[in-house]
Amino acid sequence: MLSIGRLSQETGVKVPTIRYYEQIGLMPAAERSSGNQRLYGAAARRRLSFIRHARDLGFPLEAIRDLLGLSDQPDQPCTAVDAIARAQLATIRSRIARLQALEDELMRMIGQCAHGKIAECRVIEVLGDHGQCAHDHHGTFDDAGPGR
Amino acid sequence: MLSIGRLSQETGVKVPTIRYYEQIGLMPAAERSSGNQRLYGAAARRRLSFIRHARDLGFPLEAIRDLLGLSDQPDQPCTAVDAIARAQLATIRSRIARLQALEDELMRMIGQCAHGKIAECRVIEVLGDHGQCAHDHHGTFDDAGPGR
DNA sequence: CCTTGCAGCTCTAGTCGCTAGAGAGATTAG
DNA sequence: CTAATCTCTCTAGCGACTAGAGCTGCAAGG
Ligand SMILES: [Zn+2]
Ligand SMILES: [Zn+2]
Ligand SMILES: [Zn+2]
Ligand SMILES: [Zn+2]
Repeated sequence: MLSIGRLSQETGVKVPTIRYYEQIGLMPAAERSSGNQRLYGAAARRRLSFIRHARDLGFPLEAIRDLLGLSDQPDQPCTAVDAIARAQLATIRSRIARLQALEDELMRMIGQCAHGKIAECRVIEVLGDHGQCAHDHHGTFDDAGPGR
Repeated sequence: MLSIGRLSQETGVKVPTIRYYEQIGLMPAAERSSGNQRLYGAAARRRLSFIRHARDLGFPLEAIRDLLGLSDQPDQPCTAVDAIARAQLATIRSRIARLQALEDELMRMIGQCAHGKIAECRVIEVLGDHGQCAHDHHGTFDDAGPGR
């Protein structure tokens, strides 16, 4: 049996994160030692590794919850599993597309700046007027911020 | 002078978001009508449009705050402005790179699945074991989630 | 003049996936 | 035994909003 710290080392999931997963019911309540410390066996280790890997691939926790539930029904067809994965792929692709539009626009802005005074800076100018942009990069769907 | 609702329509920024920007000091405290309702002039409109456009390009609010501060000093060289824009470009590019690795891995997973029972599903299998992956897509730096 | 109904006001809490810290108790190495 | 490290619970904070409760303002119709 592993302590939470060892489990953390072995899976690469930080200790408070493991406790958080337990709190939201993504990990089952751990067994406890006589001194009330969490103890984990092989099953918990596998489950946490699965979660970690799915998180690394960008799946949201809710999707992971569903995937874990499905993987407990090994005789069902994997349609639902594959649907979740394809949805995740679609999300990733739409993010990439959006980010590439932003990349383009930023490059243009920066490339056009003559590096003089702020009064003539292309960056400030373009930011003040979307009409100067090449694409319609408006954020209809997610642009995303830092994760882990 | 515009009401908050009209300003919202004209700039595409939602009403609660405008109030939020005021609260965090990104927009100055608006003038008020006799009945305590916010009123906005042309300057506020320009400022909010700038913010909206910068947000659409993925700049974090703190960066936008800096950009707005800089644009009030038109005689300074635009070095700092350009640095912020380049930093943003770098962020975007690292996100794209990461997402492309994820896209690859997801495509592989989905493509290899024979669509049988969950017990044999490649998706579940690969999620359970990063060793089956082609790349080291581990999340050292941001993977991102939904934005607006 | 009065009602109706939308728009606006403030304030609080929730979202996602953690992260950081306080202040206490458990365990382990020397 | 002591000191160092781990672990415990609990709360609060991040970014950038979003949703809702429970008020008030204001314009148009009858
Ligand atoms: Zn410039
Ligand atoms: Zn634009
Ligand atoms: Zn499958
Ligand atoms: Zn992997």
